[in-house]
Amino acid sequence: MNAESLLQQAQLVCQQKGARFTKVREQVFLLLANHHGAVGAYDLLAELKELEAAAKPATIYRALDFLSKQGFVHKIESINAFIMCHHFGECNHPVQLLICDQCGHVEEIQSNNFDLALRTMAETNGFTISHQIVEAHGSCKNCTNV
Amino acid sequence: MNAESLLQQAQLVCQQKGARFTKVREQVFLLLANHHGAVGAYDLLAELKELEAAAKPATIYRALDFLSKQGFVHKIESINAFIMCHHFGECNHPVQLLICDQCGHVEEIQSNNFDLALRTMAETNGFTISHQIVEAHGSCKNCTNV
DNA sequence: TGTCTTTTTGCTATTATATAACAATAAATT
DNA sequence: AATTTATTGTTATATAATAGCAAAAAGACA
Repeated sequence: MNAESLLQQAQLVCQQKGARFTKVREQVFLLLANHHGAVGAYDLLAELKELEAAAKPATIYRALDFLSKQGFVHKIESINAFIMCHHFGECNHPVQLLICDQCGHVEEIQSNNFDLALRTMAETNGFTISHQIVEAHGSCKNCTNV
Repeated sequence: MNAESLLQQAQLVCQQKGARFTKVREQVFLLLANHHGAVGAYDLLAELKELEAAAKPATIYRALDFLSKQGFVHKIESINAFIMCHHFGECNHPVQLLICDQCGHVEEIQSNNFDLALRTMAETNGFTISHQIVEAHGSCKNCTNV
């Protein structure tokens, strides 16, 4: 899915929800959409500065915060980076990430079974999950076969 | 399990592996063992400074690095904190953490099934896992019933 | 034991990541 | 138009983690 059509989809979602998809937010969205892998907030800031010289850390973090809340973007906790979600229109299931430590590629998968397994296991412990982080590091298909 | 017996167990493991369980490392180990929940590196540093006034960030991070490598301690990526592992003697399976956002309690569980499920799912995508991070946030038994 | 090598520590500085606080502006509401 | 609410600009600061290099300690070995 290319950046433009992702943007259109996001605009639609925002319209439906009454969320304000402002200029900065769109700019950051597009920067992320044009990245193949994950990006750090400060790398993103450097890119944004080419469009908006006055951008500051808060600018980026606020935009990322908004985009995360809409489900357009995921934060990868184990590497402090952010990545565009390519399925935000379809559903809002928790996500599992496969992070290749060789090439940096991040694959996003969504398994309802897996989600359920974790949720059930938590409930056995009397625990109610509000948000789950599943990040597997290792070697992707390409990098394993090299 | 109390701090002293955990320490003894850790000493044994180090002896067997030929790892050097130095003074600083033991001090940090004990500080962690006496904590009920997770602790940030700088909080830990503040505590360590009461014993070793000259301690610096690197002191703590090196100790934590060592303790993690031995499997004595887990880093919680989503809150940048560290927690003593109470099962390091038994096995070295990947771990799932239940983190209560109300009271800060962290429950460590080890499900082989879960590990296997994730591993299998990854393999379906041609991905080989070397390290996995599973952190569920939510509300623990006590906090849910309040 | 004395020498060499490796590991660990001490220390200073710096890098990286993220948020607080408050005024200014823009948009939505009435 | 006036008021309220959400967003942005700006400065400063908090929080987390590592780099680099010299000194010291421990282990290896003739």
